[in-house]
Amino acid sequence: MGNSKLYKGSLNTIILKLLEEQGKMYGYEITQKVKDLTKGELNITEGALYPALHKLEAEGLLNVEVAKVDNRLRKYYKLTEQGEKETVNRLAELEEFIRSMQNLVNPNWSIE
Amino acid sequence: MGNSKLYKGSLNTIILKLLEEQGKMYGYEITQKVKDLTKGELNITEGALYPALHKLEAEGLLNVEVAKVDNRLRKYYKLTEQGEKETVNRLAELEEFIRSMQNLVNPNWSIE
DNA sequence: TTCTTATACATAAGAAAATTATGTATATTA
DNA sequence: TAATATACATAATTTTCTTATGTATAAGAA
Repeated sequence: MGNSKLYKGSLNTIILKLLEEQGKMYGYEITQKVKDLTKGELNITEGALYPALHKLEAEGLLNVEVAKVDNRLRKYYKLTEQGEKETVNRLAELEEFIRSMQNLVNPNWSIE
Repeated sequence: MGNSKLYKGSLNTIILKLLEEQGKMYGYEITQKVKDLTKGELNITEGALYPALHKLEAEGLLNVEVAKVDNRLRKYYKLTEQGEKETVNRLAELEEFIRSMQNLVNPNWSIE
């Protein structure tokens, strides 16, 4: 495969953010959505995604609802109440991180 | 320390970028510079920094020059010729990554 | 009709890159 | 004189990813 490079530490927050705006999503859908939104720049591998979803569920931030569509299994995830709160925090953290990185890498960029 | 994490994968590029603009720096100086530039947001730990410097040196991207100041050791690092070329590539990659992350996290932000 | 690609889940082995803990040593400040 | 700052380093551990592998169904191409 033609690579990608998902920077470590941001996957969980990306998942939470997508679920926040989409309501509910299943794993495969998340990989496609991220690929779309980043024009192929970020490719979430299954080996990273599924364990991440399971962990977020174990932490009580997501819950699952199994569905069968076209005779194929889908596991829809959505934020729990706690998950919604955490999403706010983690998004703020990630945004702050992005700003810091920008400031380091290219102080000329301005953010609106 | 009330630090914040989350710069995984980008440390090497940050080091290269700083050396590109500063000419030469020693390890401790790098940690302080990053802390300054990010207003305490990013704290590079020694356990991350020194192995990273050693690895970049082993890859031929940096070279070292030992100095003694106030009876204390300093190891000044600077980019090799190869290091200068690599810095351009890695910076472009990191900038692309930052744009992607922004697009995911906050599509409203504009970059100039 | 059969092979490939897409959809959809999962886990195990290994690598990469951090954190945390520890160590040495000198200089400065409270 | 004790604590903090400066300056290096490494080992053990953890986190988080990649790569490889596995199961199964559906759709499309050859």
